Amino acid sequence: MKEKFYITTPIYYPSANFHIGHCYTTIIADAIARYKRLTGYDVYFQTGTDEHGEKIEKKAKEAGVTPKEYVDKIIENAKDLWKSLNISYDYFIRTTDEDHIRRVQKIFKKLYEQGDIYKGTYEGLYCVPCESFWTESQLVDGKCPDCGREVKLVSEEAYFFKLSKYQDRLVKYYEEHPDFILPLSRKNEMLNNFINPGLEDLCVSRTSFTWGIPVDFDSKHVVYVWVDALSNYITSLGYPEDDTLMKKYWPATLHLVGKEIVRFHVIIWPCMLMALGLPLPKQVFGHGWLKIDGGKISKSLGNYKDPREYINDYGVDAVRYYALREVPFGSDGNFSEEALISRTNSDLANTLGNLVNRTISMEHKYFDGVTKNPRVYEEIDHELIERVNNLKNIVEGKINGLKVNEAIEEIMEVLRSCNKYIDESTPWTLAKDESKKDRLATVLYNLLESIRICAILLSPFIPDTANKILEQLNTKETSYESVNFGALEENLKLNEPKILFNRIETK
RNA sequence: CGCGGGAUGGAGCAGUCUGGUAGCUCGUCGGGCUCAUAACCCGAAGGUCGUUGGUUCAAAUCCUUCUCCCGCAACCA
Repeated sequence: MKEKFYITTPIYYPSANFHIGHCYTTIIADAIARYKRLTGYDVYFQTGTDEHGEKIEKKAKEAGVTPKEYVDKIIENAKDLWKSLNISYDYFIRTTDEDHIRRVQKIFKKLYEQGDIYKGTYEGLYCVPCESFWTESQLVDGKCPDCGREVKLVSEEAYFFKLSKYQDRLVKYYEEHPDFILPLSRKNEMLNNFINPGLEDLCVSRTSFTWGIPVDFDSKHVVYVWVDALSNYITSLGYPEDDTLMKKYWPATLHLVGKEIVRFHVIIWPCMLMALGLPLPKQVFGHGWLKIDGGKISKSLGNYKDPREYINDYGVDAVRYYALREVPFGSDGNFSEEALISRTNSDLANTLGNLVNRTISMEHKYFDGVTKNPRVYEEIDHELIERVNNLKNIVEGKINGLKVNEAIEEIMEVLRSCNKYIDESTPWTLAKDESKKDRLATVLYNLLESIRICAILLSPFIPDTANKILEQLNTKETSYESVNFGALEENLKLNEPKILFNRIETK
């Protein structure tokens, strides 16, 4: 029986086409999902879109289409983007799916009937022109921080979820599961800012707009984002109608989210699950952001290109590699086209691509492309072999700690030491001496085997490139189990070397 | 005093928990090599570790003052 691994991205808000930030989250999730599949897990990887709400309603109106028409177009675009990024999701949920809508209504009703949702009055300071509610502390001189006009106290009938009721149990869960929230600093943020001051009950319905899931027992109201969007992680598994997939995959192993929505995933979502009597997710990872020139990616500033432009110009694996390699665990990282180019050239073209190319070329030049392993070892070989053999465990440890960038860096380190090994073993000199033929064959075998292992370990991150390498090696040993030095076949006829990454020339 | 994170050679980062020769990648310069994609390998230059004061035999690291940057503050990945 394979161990289960249920990983999710957030469901993104499709008010505009997706940018490199959405790609960043999704690429990380994909890399982890692929890695877990490679290492033998039964993976369920879900992404999707959160399509309701006032903003979409407004956007659609501006565009002169229905909200559904508006989001349909963006979802089509998103799915195409995920395809071009090789995102291997198992399920794409849309909150406008019939199944989801029906199930959310059932969840809402269940919570209402058991008393966890109650009807009350929402009071807030409202700026009419901006159509926004503000808290006291957000006001500037008592006026709307956006437009500077007067705000007025309005009240509307609304349903509330008893968040406060679950506060103690939530804190206890944090204490008993120290790895629930990563990185740790985010947990402190949550405790200090929201939980310790005391949780307030949460407004979970709206009457001010209609683009949402209707509350089926009170048609004036639509279900507000919390219950609608967060439930996606279980409605997609059939909850509450069918427990087959729920039994198999729930609780989620990892919710991967951006740091700005950690709060919802570690406070509201667990409390909702407790109310439903369901187990809580094992881990929530709030990753940092990709910044553009040090600032936020901003839809209103429009300071970004369609990610497809980068994919078209530099290749899908260059983009994936950059996203995975550049940003340290939990911190923000910068995105720029120059950095993307520099990273691609130095790591992918020079270190990896050139290594593969020069090694396979030599095998062809000296042995007609046929592998042999006479095992004529020298001191430096053992060092290399040991390094390569240790790599599997090192990478596994890094990925389990969600340190994807470090996992990749470890692999690059080994590739660099392969380049060094070539210089130290000087195959071109060995080739001039017939008596060193077996030594030469051994050196090349060691290199090809190191490359094969690195390619397999890189396959979750840059799948196309890994495949190209394994194809050039013409090996059948591509499984995770084969990641043991010496598994590469002998008398294997390699395919012709092909350039993996062209160096990107900048003007 | 709202909360949290950050400031380390030209760029991006590690090191700080547990004090002891400041490290890595990129860039620059010099050398080597010729299997390879002007690539690869070796070497060098370049840092008073944001600021103030303190603890200590010894501080990037611990305590303290201040400055600046970023994020959060009830749905921006």
